[in-house]
Amino acid sequence: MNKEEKLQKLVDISREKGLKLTPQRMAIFRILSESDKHLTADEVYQKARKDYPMLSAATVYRNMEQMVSSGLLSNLGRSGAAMKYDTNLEEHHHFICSHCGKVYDVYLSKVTYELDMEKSRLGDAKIDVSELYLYGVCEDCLNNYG
Amino acid sequence: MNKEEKLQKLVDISREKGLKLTPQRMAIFRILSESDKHLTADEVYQKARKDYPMLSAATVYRNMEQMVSSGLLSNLGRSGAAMKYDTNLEEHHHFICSHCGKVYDVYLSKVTYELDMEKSRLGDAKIDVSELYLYGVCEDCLNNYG
DNA sequence: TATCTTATTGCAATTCAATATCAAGTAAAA
DNA sequence: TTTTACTTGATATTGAATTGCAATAAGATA
Ligand SMILES: [Zn+2]
Ligand SMILES: [Zn+2]
Ligand SMILES: [Zn+2]
Ligand SMILES: [Zn+2]
Repeated sequence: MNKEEKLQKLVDISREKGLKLTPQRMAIFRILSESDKHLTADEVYQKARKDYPMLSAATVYRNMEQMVSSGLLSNLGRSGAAMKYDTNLEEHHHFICSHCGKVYDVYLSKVTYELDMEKSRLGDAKIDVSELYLYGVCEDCLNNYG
Repeated sequence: MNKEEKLQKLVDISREKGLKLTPQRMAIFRILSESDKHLTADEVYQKARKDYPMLSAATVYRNMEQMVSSGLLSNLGRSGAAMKYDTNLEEHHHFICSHCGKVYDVYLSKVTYELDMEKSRLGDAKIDVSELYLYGVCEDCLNNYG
């Protein structure tokens, strides 16, 4: 899905939900769809401010959360760090470098596991989704710090 | 590992690392080792305050983080929620109820997956650990809210 | 185009978890 | 008992995110 298609989706969903397409909202989404990284609300805010000096941080936070609810963004949160957002809606998982903290998208297939029902006291819980996080040291850090 | 063994480990590791066994530290650890739930620093603080009215919250935060570094506690953080701690050091994963937010320990074996090296731009990254989170609706919520 | 409705914005104040600072206190070794 | 390094409590501060509200403006309607 390229930038134009993503932007069209923003337009469609906004119409569908009776949301208004403000310049602020479009700037925020454009920044995210033009980046291939996972950005925090503050990073988006800092970038958007260059074009919109009077933009409020609250607007950025509000919009990005709303875009997640609308299915326009996926998000990835870890405690201690700010929530990260991106427009990559493909099913994917994440690799997190323990050294530099950078997050990499990884594409995993055939994720399987066996659940020990005896030890796990889940009863009849309904399991919907599983998220797998890989931790390690990224290539950059391996090269630079051994 | 029962309570006594856990407490002995606290004593051993403290000696080993030149840490002092203060009453506050022992109270904090005792509360955690007597609970079978994942507690937040504030929950531990509230419980400990009943016996130690002049205990400071900072002491609880400090100690619990220190216990993680010392290998006495495991912790589980999700953005937006306070860090949760417990004395369960067995290798385990977590099930999180999307409805009530409660966290359940689950024991998984044979966790496997296939990594798409083409799409995942990890290069020669060294992968150490994988953490699997299961999401769904817990038994309690299923019973109470359909 | 002018008007209306209501989503949205900007701002400031606020929440909440967590951390930093530092003087005073104390566990444990010598 | 003395010494010393680790800890504590109180308070201030940080950082991320949220909230309340009056003012604004997008998009529908006439
Ligand atoms: Zn790295
Ligand atoms: Zn991602
Ligand atoms: Zn539940
Ligand atoms: Zn656990």
